[in-house]
Amino acid sequence: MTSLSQRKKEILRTVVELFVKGAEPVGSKAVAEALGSSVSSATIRSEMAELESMGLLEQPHTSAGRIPSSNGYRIYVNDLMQDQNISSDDAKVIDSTLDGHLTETPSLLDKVGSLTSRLTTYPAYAMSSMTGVISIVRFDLIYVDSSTFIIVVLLSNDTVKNKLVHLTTNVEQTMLTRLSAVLNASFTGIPEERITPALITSSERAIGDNTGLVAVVAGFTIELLIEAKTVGTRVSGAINLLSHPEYRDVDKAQRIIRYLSDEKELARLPSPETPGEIKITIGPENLADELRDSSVMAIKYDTGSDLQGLIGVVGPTRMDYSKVAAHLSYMAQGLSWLLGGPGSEVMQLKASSKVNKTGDDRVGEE
Amino acid sequence: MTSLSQRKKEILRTVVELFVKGAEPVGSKAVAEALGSSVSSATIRSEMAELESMGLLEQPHTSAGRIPSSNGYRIYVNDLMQDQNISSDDAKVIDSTLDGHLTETPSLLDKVGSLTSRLTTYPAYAMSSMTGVISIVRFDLIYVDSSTFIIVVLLSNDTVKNKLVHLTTNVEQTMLTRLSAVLNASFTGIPEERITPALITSSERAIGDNTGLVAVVAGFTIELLIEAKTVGTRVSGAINLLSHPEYRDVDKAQRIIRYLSDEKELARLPSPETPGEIKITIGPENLADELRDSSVMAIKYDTGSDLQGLIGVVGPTRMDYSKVAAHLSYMAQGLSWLLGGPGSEVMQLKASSKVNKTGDDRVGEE
DNA sequence: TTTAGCACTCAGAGAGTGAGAGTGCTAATG
DNA sequence: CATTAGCACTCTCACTCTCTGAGTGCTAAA
Repeated sequence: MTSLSQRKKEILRTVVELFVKGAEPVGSKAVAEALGSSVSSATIRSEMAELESMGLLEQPHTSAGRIPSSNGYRIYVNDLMQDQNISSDDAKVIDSTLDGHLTETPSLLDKVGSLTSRLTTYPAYAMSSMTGVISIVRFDLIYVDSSTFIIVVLLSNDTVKNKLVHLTTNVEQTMLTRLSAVLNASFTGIPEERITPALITSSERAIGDNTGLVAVVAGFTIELLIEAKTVGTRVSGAINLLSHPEYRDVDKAQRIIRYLSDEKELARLPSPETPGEIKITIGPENLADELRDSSVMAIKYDTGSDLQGLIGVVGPTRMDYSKVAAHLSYMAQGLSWLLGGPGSEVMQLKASSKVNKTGDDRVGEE
Repeated sequence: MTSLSQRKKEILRTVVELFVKGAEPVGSKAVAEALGSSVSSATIRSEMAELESMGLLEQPHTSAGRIPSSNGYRIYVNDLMQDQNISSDDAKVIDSTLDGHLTETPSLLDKVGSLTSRLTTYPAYAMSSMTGVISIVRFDLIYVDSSTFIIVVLLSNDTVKNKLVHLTTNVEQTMLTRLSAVLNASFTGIPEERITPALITSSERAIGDNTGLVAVVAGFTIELLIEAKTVGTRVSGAINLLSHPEYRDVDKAQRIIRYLSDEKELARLPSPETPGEIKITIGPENLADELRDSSVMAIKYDTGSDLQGLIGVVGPTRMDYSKVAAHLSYMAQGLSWLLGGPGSEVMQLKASSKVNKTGDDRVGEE
């Protein structure tokens, strides 16, 4: 790719920015004005004609202005886009939302997604997934009454799961104590796939259980291990698509929204390599047909433990890349801080924030 | 209201049904054909004119056919609508979905909502809320290591909540034992609003704690009580609105979808009195302006414990009331059964189903 | 009471028109 | 040689007008 003259760069940048703002093809006169009339529209015109022949601009029809091609956007995003800070209002909103009651991952994803969507005006998705293998660190069985007990399991990713079990038969405190000793001996430290019927049977023998209690606990355990690994995904503000003129066509909007509500498809969306990095795919760079004339921006954030989160935004290729980038960065930074990514160390107790139902939390007292 | 002749009833019913199907004003000829040509279109014409003067039909414009007025729909729904069974395919889908891994309330609401929406082709909402006051039944503090412990709380609505706490200071097993004794003595059985700073201070004195441990535990407790009471709401398939011609106008669709994403508004939607009953509000019967030309159908289901669930559907007044009613009934029945409503008694253990992360579960062994 | 016939109404599709925006080209200018 | 003003040209969009067809209400006959 031959490099562009400074003036061509400015013109390309101007065209992108005006088009992002106005959603209408940009004419030479508008560009000339935006550039402060240092050159006339005729000059711009010939420059734009060259940019078009280089494949960076295109013309919807002869008598219209120019719009950026996807290559044009690509160059804009790589070289011409200027870093932007989010407004202090938006920062406040993000801060206060993150600072609120983030009691569990699904609801956190929800909030992050819907906030991102609201602030960017594009549909957003948020997902978090396990990296690494989960095993059980310890079991506890809490005796409630003769027909009721609670299973509490601490997992290797520092989350705790529990379940209340009502029996139609009776249990005794001593039985539970014995059972939990056996479980702690044989079920902890091993990955999920090694909790087999054979293991369960042998545990049952070890404890002399013929009531199926071990099976109940084991069944629950397997299920929650699967659940703990499961990727949580939320899509928010899909409806925002409709506000953008490129999706006025209801069918088109519907196709994309349906696409977004398919978790499997979402998981396949491009994802940045490292936390903090923003991955942008523009128009035809997207593999999915549905996104051929849309763009996707995504950022990763680190949550300490073994969880890794992703926030993404889907919009028209005319999306406001620089604004969205600023929002994503700010949001991801806040999340990494909140959830204790690598840089965050032990956190201070802050009234009623950072409490986490099933998750990890660090609390300090002076 | 003067009662209608049998023929007028048939005509009204036909108009509603044809209009529901075709989304276009229904002319006298179409009605005559649908009625098997037992009378001519001219006769139908004069009947329809009378139905119009009675306020049950209306004419969008002079040269168009008739559409039902909201009063017309009301009569249809009250008197003329015939019970319908859902297709066996749909029944299968519902059964298998409900039968799957319903591990927690939010995800259950999610599934129920999106399934309802998919089958009915209208946006659906599902919510569940607490009835009654929640208090704490018991505390357990599980010692993990010198800087880590788990808080486990059993609530009066038979749910269990937990949290993993990392400290920057050390704790000992004995301290936790003492603490849990004090907490069980002073915090259990009382409603949330009585957990005051004074109570916390006095507990701290009782135990000789100056590390803030009690405050941490109390803070968490208050938070989770609030959380446990919180109404969970999910809206699914909002995008389905766009498939119906009355919402081709993007702005209109957007207004309604925004309305639906406001939990507070949803909570205000009409709700049936008793489980199993379906509440229908048609067009202007809705208090909310946004729903003035839409209809809402909702059904309650019972979940045993103190939870009560609601499934609702929003659509055009031209909605297929009878089909939606069938779906809602089937769904609600399945849920009541699954979640152990009044009629379900203790359930049998079924491999890996009905496991419930934070909730209640009944397990039986022979 | 029902029906056939007929004049009437009106929305919506299609064709035609004019205005306006923007272009590319050419010739003049510094 | 780069830049600019001028100009003819192109094409979309909004608007108007016309025509068609569906459906009606009324009237008179069965």
